[in-house]
Amino acid sequence: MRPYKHPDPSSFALERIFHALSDPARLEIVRHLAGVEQAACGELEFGRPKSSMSHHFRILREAGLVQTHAAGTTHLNTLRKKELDARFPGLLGAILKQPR
Amino acid sequence: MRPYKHPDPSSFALERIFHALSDPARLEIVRHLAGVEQAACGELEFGRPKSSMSHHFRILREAGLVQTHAAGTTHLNTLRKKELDARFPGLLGAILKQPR
DNA sequence: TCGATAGTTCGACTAATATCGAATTAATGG
DNA sequence: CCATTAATTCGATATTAGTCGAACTATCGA
Repeated sequence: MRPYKHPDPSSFALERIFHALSDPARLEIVRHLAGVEQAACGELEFGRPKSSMSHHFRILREAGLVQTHAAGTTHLNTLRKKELDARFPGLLGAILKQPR
Repeated sequence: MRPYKHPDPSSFALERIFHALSDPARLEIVRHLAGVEQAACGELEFGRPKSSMSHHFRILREAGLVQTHAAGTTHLNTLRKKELDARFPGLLGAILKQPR
């Protein structure tokens, strides 16, 4: 469990972001995080095993969508809203504005 | 080569759109179409074989991103800008505004 | 220090996806 | 009708991705 690596906004890649968002579980995570400021990994596993979720969080982190930091035994995730809006204005809004 | 099926905007799925855009070749197609009004399939194959391109066009069509209609022996593709903007305001703009 | 809790990592398995040559369909022009 | 051009479809293969149990690591509290 060494520290996570979070990409710098300058190295965000649109393809990678789109790939991250193409999975229903991950899109669900992003939508949830958008309304919540921060959330522990455990809050977001909807019946799915932890190992699967851990995988999805990694994809989201490596794409630059989510930032994770450890706080005790729980790990808190946040949407990298500001950086994403700066680099891809409108993108996040388009996703979240969307009905479902 | 029976007529293509193009999904109705009401059945556009964000996951499907993101998946379509997660491939470099397809993202390139979309970016190109954004500035061109319409283009034949052949114009967009950058060294890639036709069969690969045909595959990518199908994915783009089925996601609702691209509309194709036959005109003689060539098939013309257009970005479904209006429908996409109506259903996911800001999404297309965010993609195309992007530097690279 | 032990046990519980939160996540990660590993490995195996399965399912999707991409690639691309070859065969096929369709329209056009001569 | 035949040759050409444009693109799709088919199949085989290779790569990538998702799923999930089991083992592991780290932190906290009693």
